[in-house]
Amino acid sequence: MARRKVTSIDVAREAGVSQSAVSRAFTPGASVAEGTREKVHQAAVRLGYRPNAIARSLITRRSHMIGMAVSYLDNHFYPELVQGISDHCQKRGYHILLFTAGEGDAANQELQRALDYQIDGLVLASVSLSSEIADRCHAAGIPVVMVNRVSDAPTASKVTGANEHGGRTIAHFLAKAGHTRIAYLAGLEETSTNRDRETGFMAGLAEAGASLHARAVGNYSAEQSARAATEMMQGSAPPDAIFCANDHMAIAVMDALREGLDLSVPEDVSIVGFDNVGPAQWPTYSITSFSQPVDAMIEATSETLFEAIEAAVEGEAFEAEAIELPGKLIVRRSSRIPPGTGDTWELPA
Amino acid sequence: MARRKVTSIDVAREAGVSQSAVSRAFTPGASVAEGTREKVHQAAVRLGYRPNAIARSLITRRSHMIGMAVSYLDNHFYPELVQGISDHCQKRGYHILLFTAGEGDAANQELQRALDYQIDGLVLASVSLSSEIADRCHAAGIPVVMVNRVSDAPTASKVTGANEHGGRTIAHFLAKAGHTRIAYLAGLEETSTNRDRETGFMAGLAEAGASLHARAVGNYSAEQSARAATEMMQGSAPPDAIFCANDHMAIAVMDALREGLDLSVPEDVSIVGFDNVGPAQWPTYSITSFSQPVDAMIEATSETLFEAIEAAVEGEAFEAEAIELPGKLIVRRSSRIPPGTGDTWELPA
DNA sequence: CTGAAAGCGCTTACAG
DNA sequence: CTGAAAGCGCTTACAG
Repeated sequence: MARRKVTSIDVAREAGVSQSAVSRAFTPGASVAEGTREKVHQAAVRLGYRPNAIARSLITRRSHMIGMAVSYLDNHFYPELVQGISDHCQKRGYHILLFTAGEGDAANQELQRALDYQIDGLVLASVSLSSEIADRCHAAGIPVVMVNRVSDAPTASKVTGANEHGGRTIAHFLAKAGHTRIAYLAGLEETSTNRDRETGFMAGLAEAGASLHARAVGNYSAEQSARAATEMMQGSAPPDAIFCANDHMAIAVMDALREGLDLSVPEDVSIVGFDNVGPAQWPTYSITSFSQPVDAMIEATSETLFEAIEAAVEGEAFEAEAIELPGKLIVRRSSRIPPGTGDTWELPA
Repeated sequence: MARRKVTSIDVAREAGVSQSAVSRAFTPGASVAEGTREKVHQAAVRLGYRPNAIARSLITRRSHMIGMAVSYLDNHFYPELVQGISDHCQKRGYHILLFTAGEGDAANQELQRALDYQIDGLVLASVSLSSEIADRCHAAGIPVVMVNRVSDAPTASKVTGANEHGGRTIAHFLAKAGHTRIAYLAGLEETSTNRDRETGFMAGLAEAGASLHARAVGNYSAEQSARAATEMMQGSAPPDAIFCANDHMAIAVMDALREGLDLSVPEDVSIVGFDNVGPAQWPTYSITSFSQPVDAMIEATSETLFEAIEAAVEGEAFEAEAIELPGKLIVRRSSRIPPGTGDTWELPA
């Protein structure tokens, strides 16, 4: 069973050339005669040879692997992100080394491992970075891009949706539609998405002369959200609108209220979400949601990453960028609607 | 910007030991004095050293990377699989090198690349394997496990749900509930899941003395399924039940029929799906579905893979296994129900 | 327990 | 255009 792998030396012997020639034949742009390259390729096919990417990585110091850490694949937003970014990477000859990790210490250990693999770049989605790891990456010249989750690591690039503006828009929208008991269902408290959406939401309420009627925490979990919303609605002063910090929670809430409590949405309570993920668009839910432009976020992440990688290759410094991509409030049937509203709603200037 | 990376030689100098000693200090079970190990670790921390996994892979001929190919991350079944298998791998010190690929040629090229990276094993989910790649893996001693998608490559292991039995069960269930115009909405024709589910379904219909009333193709795509189901129901002889080859299609069909055509499920037509994914369980859909045990499939895939990898390490041959995991028909509200049925329904013995 | 040395499979100056 | 040689950063017999 110890089949020795075919190496460039075997191919060299078979083709009657030097080992260097074999290497060159497999290196685009290397200086080889066309005939030599042809001879080598034929010998390679005969022997079933393919260059060993690990050995190549060791000598070139470029692994062509991008580390990607992700933690909540059950929120449909993230699989979309993973698939999109992976597709972009593959188009450029890079591959994703995946790290599934929760928050905190375990996540950090896994990220450390990613570095051991000499990844050329690191994408963090739904995971935030300890500044220790951020510094390590920076010291090693490895660009880091955080998507949809941000930390204050100054050397990491950031790609986000318009979290604060979105929260603010939703507050105005709910107030305008005549709601008077507006609640917020928070995601994970320590995440930047939750913090920014809530900050914007609170500012918007204040601007609209409204105040927060109730607040509960769903921690971006379907179960916890269903429970929290049920309690809210069963309390003595149920809200007439709930802004859920993401669609994943909004869906769970709608299910819990409609099926569990036999309430109607939006007649009994308006539900608004954030992300505009696929399921939010399904007619059965039809959730009013502030959109995050997944495709644009994928694009921006890939561009930022590869620009920085190329800069690193050239030995140039790369600047961390912070890109905020615009979204808009997509108005659907899960919420009461201010008169005269179209498919989307914008803050008056 | 050309920061030289810290290597074991730097650490050796700092700790006043040989480079071999550094290596041993980072190798569990290697023969080093405790004091030496301590000294080395401290020097390593001072210098920010971590062993280069690429260099280690080259010499040990084990990359500790598992290739995983997946194509339809929008079907929620697959993200669950990816996350579960990745978690198992990480627990054992392995990591997933991800390949997102469609069917056919592009997929094969990407798989070829996976091999270039000297992966220790390969998991294929929703992707089937050309026998050429299968042979290459086998020749290289790389175990392959196909999950939820099977090809006739004899050297690859297979983990599936009870596709044929599930299809058969659904046929009997629909007949027993009194349906007389039973339709099948096919997934991708060339996939083993579609083939096996349909084969079982047709056999079951025949056994129940029923025949297929209509057949359409949804190709496992939400859009195509919605369109196909809409056409079916608008035809001159609409079905009174549709078995959709997976839940992803069943959801799209329910949305299209309820929202697009204003039909009621199951009053106007029963819908049955396959997989029992999360969204099928959401109260709003509440889809009768033949379950695939995701967790058991994750477990079986990981076990099979690591057994084979360990065998390969020991130089032993590993046998390809074919594991079929049982499922059951979870009865919910999307279908008419035979009298006296509980939460699940089984074929009479 | 420890160090010197060979070697994993490549790429890439260097000299011709 | 081509080959011989050094070297990427490790692990692991081998000898002590």
